[in-house]
Amino acid sequence: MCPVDVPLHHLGGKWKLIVCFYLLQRPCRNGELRRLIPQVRQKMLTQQLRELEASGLVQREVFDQVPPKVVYSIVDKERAALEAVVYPLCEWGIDRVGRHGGRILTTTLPTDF
Amino acid sequence: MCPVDVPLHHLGGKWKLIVCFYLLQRPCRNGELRRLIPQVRQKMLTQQLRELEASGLVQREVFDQVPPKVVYSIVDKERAALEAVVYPLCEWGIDRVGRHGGRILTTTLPTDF
DNA sequence: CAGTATCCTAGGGGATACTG
DNA sequence: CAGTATCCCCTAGGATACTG
Repeated sequence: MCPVDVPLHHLGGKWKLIVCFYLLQRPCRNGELRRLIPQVRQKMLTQQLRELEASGLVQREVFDQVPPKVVYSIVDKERAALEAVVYPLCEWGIDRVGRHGGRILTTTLPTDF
Repeated sequence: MCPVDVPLHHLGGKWKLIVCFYLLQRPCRNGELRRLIPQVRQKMLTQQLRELEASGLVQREVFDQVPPKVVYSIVDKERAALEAVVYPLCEWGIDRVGRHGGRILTTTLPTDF
C-alpha cells in the first residue's frame, strides 16, 4: 500500500473528480451537475455523489419543499485537501491543452446554470 | 470537457499513479516495480507503462545487454507537473490514514529494491 | 530479465422506464 | 426536480503459460 492508494480509492471512478471540480467552485444541485456534465447518466451521478458523501468529501442538503431541492457541496474540512489535489490537476490539464490542442469548455462556472 | 478530463485521461487506469509515485522517487526497472507493487500483473504493468510512455510522461531506456535491462523514468519536462499532482495526493493519503487508520507501507524507496 | 500471447470473468457503467 | 429500478453490455483487468 502506497500513499496514493487511499486518495485513489476515494476519487477513483469515472466522474468523481469532475464532480469535485465543479463543486469546488460552488454548491450545485443535481440538475446543474447534469447540465454541466452532459455525458453523465443520472444513475452514475447519483452513485458517485453517494460515494463522495460516504468518503466525507461531499455533503448533501435536502430542502423539504416541492418541487424537491437538493444541494451538494464540498465538506469544509476537506476543501483544502481537495483543492490541493484538483487544482494542480486542472493546471496541468489546461497547460497540456495549450500545448497539444483541444478545448476546455468550462473553466469558470456561471452563478446559475 | 472540463480541465480535469485531460489529466484523467492520461493518469486513469488502475496502476498509473502508483507507478508514477515510485518513478518520481527514482528510475526503476521492470522487476523493481513488480516488487514494489506486488498485486500488479506483468501484463498490466507493461500496458500502463506503455500508455504513460505514449502520454510522454515516462521514458523507457533499453540497455543492450544480457540479461536485458530496461529502466523507466519520469520525463524531465513533465516531472514538475506530475509532482504537483502526485504529492498533494500523497499528503492527503497520509493525512487520511493518520486520521482513519490503515497503514502506509512504503513512503521512501530504498536505493535498491 | 523483461517481456508477449491467450483466454476469461467481474463489475463498472450505459440505456430506458418509472416514481414521490 | 431528484431521484429508483431493471436490464444488459463491454472492456478493463486478472490468471496462466510461453519466449528472446
